[in-house]
Amino acid sequence: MTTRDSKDPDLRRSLTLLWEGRQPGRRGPRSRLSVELIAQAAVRVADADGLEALSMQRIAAELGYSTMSLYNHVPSKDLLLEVAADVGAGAPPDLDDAADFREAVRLWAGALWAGFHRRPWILRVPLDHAPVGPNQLAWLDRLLRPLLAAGLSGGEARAAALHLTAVVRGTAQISTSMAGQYKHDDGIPHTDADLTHVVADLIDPEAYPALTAVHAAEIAAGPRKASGDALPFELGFGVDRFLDGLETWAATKSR
Amino acid sequence: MTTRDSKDPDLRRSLTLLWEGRQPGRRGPRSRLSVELIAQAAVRVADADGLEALSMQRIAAELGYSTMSLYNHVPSKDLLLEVAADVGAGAPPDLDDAADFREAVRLWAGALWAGFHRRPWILRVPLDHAPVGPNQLAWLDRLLRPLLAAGLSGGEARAAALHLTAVVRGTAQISTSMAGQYKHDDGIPHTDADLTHVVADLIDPEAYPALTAVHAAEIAAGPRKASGDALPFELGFGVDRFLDGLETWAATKSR
DNA sequence: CGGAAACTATGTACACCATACATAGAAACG
DNA sequence: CGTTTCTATGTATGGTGTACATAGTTTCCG
Repeated sequence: MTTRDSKDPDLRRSLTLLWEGRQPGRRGPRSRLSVELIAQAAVRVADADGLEALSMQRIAAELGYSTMSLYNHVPSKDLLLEVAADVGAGAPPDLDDAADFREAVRLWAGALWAGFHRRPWILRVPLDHAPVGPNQLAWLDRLLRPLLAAGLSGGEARAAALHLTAVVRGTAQISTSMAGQYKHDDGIPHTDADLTHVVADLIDPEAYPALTAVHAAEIAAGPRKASGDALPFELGFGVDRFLDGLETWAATKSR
Repeated sequence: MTTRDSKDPDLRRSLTLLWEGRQPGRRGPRSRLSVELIAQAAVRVADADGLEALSMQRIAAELGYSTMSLYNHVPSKDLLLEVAADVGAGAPPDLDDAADFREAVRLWAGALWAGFHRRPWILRVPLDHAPVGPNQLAWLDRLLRPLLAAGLSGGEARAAALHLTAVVRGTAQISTSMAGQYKHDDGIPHTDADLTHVVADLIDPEAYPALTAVHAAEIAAGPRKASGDALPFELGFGVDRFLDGLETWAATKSR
């Protein structure tokens, strides 16, 4: 018990803000504002104009309150961002209809990918610690179920879930196909193919031999055909190889 | 040619800033400042006090110049951040001594992981497009070599490289073991185990069954022993499974 | 029922930020 | 030598997060 009281105060504040509903038996005037309302307004602003437009004043204006009112419910902008990211993540998909664990994981990854596509600003919210919000944990829980069912141990499932989360997150961040989304209006969205050409012109083949070869092959092959799949090739190939590896691992373990 | 001139101007500016040395035959007084000097100063500041301390005024002070002098060499802070991130990444490791492609990839991942460990602020630099800096491309090139040697096609190698980059990047971002690094001074660094306990107390076992089970198993197992490996378990397990998958893929392809 | 306490929303103020713009001076060209 | 051109600087503007003091309202306690 004593150990639990010595926790990082920042984390504590995050947790209470993310989880704790305010108990209603308080003294002063009932607050018309709330963390939820503020977070929802923040999501609305970020959806509309991106994360760099998300200022306290903008949120307050959105709600019709003064800027400083927000600070009665939210200790800082950083914490608010954390809450907004959790709210913006929404509920995870239901994977119970998936035929096997592979399909479940692919569905999950596709949903997360789509979510980052719809709200690219979530990728810009700085992470200060592992996710502890209700929705973020729900996403994690939904992913852990098929992994555990596939025969992984607790630690392995956790590592695999971290791996998959990181892959989707990182790929979404890096992927140029999303660049047009989180670039406000001062830039034309550029595609992967554009970048390939530009870079190919730039680099020295002797210093970057592998990169040159890959680019040459890519240019020769022409633009990649869009698949009807939920996962684009750049993400799907890696996820599939990873699932292959997990499967053989689980198989050799159970044998 | 005409197509290449219609590129995103933002990307162009990034590229010239990242690659182009200034040609010296100009009219006015020789500039004592340069993009390189500024970027190096930015790296120094970020190393010392984190990304949120990195202001133009701070960099100028570091160099002993006025704030606005920087804008003679750098069009905006965003672009400067991009250059600083590339400079901060440094040169990739040499993988020629690796016994096989697995070891090469693991070495690469370990080096990148260590790099993010040493300069956690790089993870906070917003990504506006796929990496095009000299160092970032060098890292990519170094990774592509063993992947191509393992028998992957150009597109597959590219996807695999993206996967691995995303994994290391994302895991480094999420991993709580790094939290103490990029939290300045208002928070005690918290460990993974701490978080597990806190979260375990918080969540409803019925709403989060898999998560509850995993946490219970983890608490029962006690703290994870540190391995002498370059990769921590949370990252290494996933990378190994992925490499397994790549290997079988390459094997079935060549057969 | 009436004071007192507690809480909300607000207004003001401050330090800091990126950067647009004008200016002064120095170097190199014609 | 004069003109052009570029560097470094100073000033100024509109923005930011948030500390702090204040006014007003609601609930509790005596």
